[in-house]
Amino acid sequence: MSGITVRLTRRLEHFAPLSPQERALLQETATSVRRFESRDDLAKQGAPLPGLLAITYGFAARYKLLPDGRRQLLALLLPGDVCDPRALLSPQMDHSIAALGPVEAVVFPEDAVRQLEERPALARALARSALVHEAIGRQWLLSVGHRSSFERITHLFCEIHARLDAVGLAPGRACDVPLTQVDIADTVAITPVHVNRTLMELRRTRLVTFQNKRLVIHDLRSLQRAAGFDPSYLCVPALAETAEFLREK
Amino acid sequence: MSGITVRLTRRLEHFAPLSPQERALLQETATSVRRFESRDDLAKQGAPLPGLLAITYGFAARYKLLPDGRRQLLALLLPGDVCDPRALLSPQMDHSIAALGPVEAVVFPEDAVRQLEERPALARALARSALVHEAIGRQWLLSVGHRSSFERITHLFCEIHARLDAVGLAPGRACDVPLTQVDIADTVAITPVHVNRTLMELRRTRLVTFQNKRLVIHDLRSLQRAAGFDPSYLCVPALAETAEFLREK
DNA sequence: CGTAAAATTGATCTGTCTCAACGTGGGTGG
DNA sequence: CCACCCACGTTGAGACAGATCAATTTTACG
Repeated sequence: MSGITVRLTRRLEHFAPLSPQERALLQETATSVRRFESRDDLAKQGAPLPGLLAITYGFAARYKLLPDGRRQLLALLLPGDVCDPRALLSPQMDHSIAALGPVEAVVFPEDAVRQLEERPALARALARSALVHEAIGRQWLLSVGHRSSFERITHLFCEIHARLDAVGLAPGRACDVPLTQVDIADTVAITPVHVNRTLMELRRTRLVTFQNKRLVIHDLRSLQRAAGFDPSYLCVPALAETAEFLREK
Repeated sequence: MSGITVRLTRRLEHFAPLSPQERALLQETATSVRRFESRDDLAKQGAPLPGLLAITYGFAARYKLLPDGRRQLLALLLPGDVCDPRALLSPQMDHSIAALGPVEAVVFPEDAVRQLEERPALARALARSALVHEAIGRQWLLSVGHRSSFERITHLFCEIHARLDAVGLAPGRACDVPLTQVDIADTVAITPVHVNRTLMELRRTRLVTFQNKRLVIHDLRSLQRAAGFDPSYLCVPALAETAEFLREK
C-alpha cells in the first residue's frame, strides 16, 4: 500500500471496516499530495474548501482571527484526520485552516469525493469521523468555558496524546507535538505567558513535560485525572491494541 | 399545510428550495409530535438520539455537565431547527439536550429519516443546516475564548435575534426569549451574578433590554457593532425580506 | 555568527468570581 | 384568600486567576 494513505485508511477503519476495494479507491483517488510550510493556509476564510483535505503528516488547525489580531484555534487536524466532506457544500468557509509546522496533505478533488461517498462504508466512516470531531469541539467549548488553565492544557495534552496514539504516533507515552506555546495559548484561550508558567508547573509536578516540540507523559493516569479527561468521546475503544497494530508501519 | 412543519419547512428552504413533493414528504413523515416541560431532556447523554429532532416551538439546548455540577450549554435549538441526521449514527450521545421552557418537537423515526435523505434537495438542506450550526459553534468558542462578558451577551442576543428573525419570530426588533439569567450564564460561561450586572448595564446604555423573557433591541446597529457581530455566518442572506415573507403564517 | 522567533521570568493590574444578603413574583396548599 | 415558598433576579464587598507590560534568555537556523 502506498505510504500516502496509510494513516488515513487506518484512521477511517476505526469508524467502519473498509473492503479492499474501498481501500484501493482511497489510494487511487488520492492523486494530489500537497506540502505546506509553517503558517501556510491550507484553506482560506471566504474561499471554498479546495477539495477534501486529509492530513498525512504534521499538524494543521482551523482558526479564526478577531479584529484586534488575536487568534483562536477551533480544531486541530492531526495525521490521519480528514475534513468533513460536507464542507464542500459551502461556497465560502467561515474560518481558515493553517499549517502549524510543515504539513503534508492529500487533497481529493470534488469528483473523487463523490466516488468515495457512493461507497456506503466509506461514507459512514467519514460521517463518524466528523461526529468525533464535533464531540472534540464540544470538549473545547467546555474547556474554555469552565476549566482552569491547568486543566485546559492538561486536557489538551490528553486529547492530543490519545489521538496520536490512535494512529500509532505515540509509542511509549511520548509524541512529537509541533506546537508552539503561542499555538497552545491560542487553542485553550490563555495568554502565552500564562501557558508558559503552567507548563513549568506541569514539569515541576512531573505530570508531563512539553519541551522542544516533544510531549512526554510521565504519569498518564494522574494526568487524565488532573484533566478530568474521559477518552470515550474520541470513540477509539480499542485504543491500546489498535495502536500496537498500527505501529508496524 | 399543517401547522406543525411550517417553520421547519421554511427554515430548510433557506438552505435549498424544496419541491411540493418534498414538502409533502416532510409533513407525512412527521408523525410524532412531542411536548416537553422545562428541564425535560429531549435526549440523554449515553443514549442514542431517539430519532431526528426538529423543534417547532420553544427553546432547547445541547448541554454537558461537569463533575462539580456546573453546566455548559453547547448549542441552542430554536423553532425551525433540526438536529443533524448524522447524529443517528452514534450509538450514544456525548451530551444531552434539554428543554428550556415548554418545547414542542417533531421526532422523525429513523426510517422516515432515510426517506428524507433519499431526496437530494432535502439531504442538501439538512447538510447545509448542519454546517450553519457548526459555524455557530465556532462563534461560541470564539466568544467564550476571547470576548468580554459584555460582548458575549451582546453577541448571543444578536445571534438569537437573527435566528428568530429568519423564521419570522422577531417582528419589529423584539422577540420572546424564554431564557433564564442562569441559562445565559451557562451559555456564555459567565457567573449568573455577572450576567445580571451586564444585563443591567445593557439596559442603562439603552442597547437592549432583556426582561421577563422578552428581548427588545433598541438599537440594532449599535448592538451589532458593540458585539462585533457579523451575521454572514448564519447564511440567511435575504434576512429582511425572508422574514417579511414568513410573517404571513 | 547573527538575527529573529520562541521561551522564561518578574511586577503589577483588573475583570470576573465568590460569598452573602435581600427583593420579588407567581404558584400552591391550607 | 391569605401565607408561605421557591425559583429567579438584584445588589454589595472582597478575593483571585489570569491578563498585561516589560525585560531577559535561549533556541533555531540561514
